[in-house]
Amino acid sequence: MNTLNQEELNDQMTVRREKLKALREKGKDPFGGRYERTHTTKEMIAQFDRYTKEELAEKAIKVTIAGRLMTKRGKGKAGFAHIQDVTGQIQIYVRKDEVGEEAYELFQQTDIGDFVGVKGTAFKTKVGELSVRASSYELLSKSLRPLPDKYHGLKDVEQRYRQRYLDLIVNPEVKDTFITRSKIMQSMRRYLDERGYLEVETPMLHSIPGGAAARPFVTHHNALDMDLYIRIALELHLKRLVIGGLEKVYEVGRVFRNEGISTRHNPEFTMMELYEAYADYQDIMELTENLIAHIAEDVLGTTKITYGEHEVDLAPRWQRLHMADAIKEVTGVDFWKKMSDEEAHQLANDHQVPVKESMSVGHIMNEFFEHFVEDTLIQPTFVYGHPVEISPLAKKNDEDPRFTDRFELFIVGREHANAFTELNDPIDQRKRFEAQVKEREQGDDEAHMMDEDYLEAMEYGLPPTGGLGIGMDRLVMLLTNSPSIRDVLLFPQMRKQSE
RNA sequence: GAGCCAUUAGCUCAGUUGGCAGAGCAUCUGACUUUUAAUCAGAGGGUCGGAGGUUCGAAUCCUCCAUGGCUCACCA
Repeated sequence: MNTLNQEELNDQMTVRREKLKALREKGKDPFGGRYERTHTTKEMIAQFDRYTKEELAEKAIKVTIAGRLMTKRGKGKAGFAHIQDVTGQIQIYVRKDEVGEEAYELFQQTDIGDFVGVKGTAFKTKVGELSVRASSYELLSKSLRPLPDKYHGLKDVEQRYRQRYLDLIVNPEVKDTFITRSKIMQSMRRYLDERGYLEVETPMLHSIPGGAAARPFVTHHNALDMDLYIRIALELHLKRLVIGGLEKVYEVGRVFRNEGISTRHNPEFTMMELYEAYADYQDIMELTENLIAHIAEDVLGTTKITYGEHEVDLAPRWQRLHMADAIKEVTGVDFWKKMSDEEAHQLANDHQVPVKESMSVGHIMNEFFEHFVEDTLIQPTFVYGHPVEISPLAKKNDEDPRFTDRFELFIVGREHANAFTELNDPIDQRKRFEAQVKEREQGDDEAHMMDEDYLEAMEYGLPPTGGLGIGMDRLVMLLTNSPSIRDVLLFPQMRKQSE
């Protein structure tokens, strides 16, 4: 479907506009005002479905409901229809002899997709479906375009993304996914709030993009006449807040990376980053597994989930695996051994791991990990001990300074979180930035820039701190069994439509 | 960025070897006072994603373009 903005009206659109005109000529407003409901459809079912047909007939319970008309089965002097609200659907039964001539004609004129309000009595049909027998029927808002097929829903993937509202109207499982997404966010916030973490908001416009290795979007501030970057991470501002004495902070927010789009990547996505003074990456591991297990239990009622072909148990305690051990286990290659860059390049060559000329041992080790190990980590696994070269903001390990006190969380072969004991030595931090700048000069435009402002903040003293970042979209994918990130983003990034 | 696949009525989809553009739902007209993808009878609705080309003839074959999907690359 390429021509969504058709100027020409098809037959159905014409008919609906004519009906609209006819209503106006009769002095009826086709786009009404507020309407007070007594029940949502779900509340009706929760409260009345337990009664028998006879009990309901006796009780004669009055209800007022509203929603979008989704199906209609007309009869000469009576008809049935289903009305949908955010909680579900309920059937209505409209009889000419009970709503009157005028309202019945309105019912007959109502199109699928129109919003209607119905007052009436709860009852059960012959086959026992809870329904509303209408005593009054009114139009609340006219729909001028036909909805997608009531039975097949909307399948066209492009249209589902571009016109998500249609997807939400006709594909109930899509609505469920986004409701679950909201519950996940809510559950996470509640968990953190209850444990004394302070939710904060930091700028999205940065003069130096930092906190991750990614290409940023660039924009321009006119009044200040300066280029600004849209944030690629939350990290450096949150650590400034820890320097400022806010000991436990977190932020949930959109970050933007000017990279490719795939089933696991969208240019804008949602991160939760958290920092806690006096904690280290081991504490953060415990926090992470408890948090995610709690969310699963809270939202899904279980920690045992299905994702695609995988059965995954999110119950703690999760496996901890040093990156060097993980690589050794899968490939036999031992990065614990001291080796030169040349030796590492030889290993990469021997194992057909594509690497860049400029890479050092740490980079190559990481390539081995991504190439051979990542996909194999199905059950939740903390992989720790990342090489210092690829971890410019993480503290070095006390025993072995080639590695950092950092971990990434892998589930179903996919990175879900990244965390470390924060580097709090400003002298070391400067050296790390300098190394990053060198990589940048060698053509890596994702390497960090020198950030003097952050270094200055660090020089005032960053307490020992543990930090965490969780990709919320991927977590939602995991917990809703969604194969593509687009399934958990209401409006995924799309190309501009052709004319 | 590369490869493969897709694009036909408002929606879901058929369309044979290149030979009149099809169905179901939806819409319209009529019948029908407990239907459940209501049913029955009839009707209307198409730039076959776009532009070229081959051919007596193209939804169908070829080229280019657009959009989307998947895979790969990129994403430390």
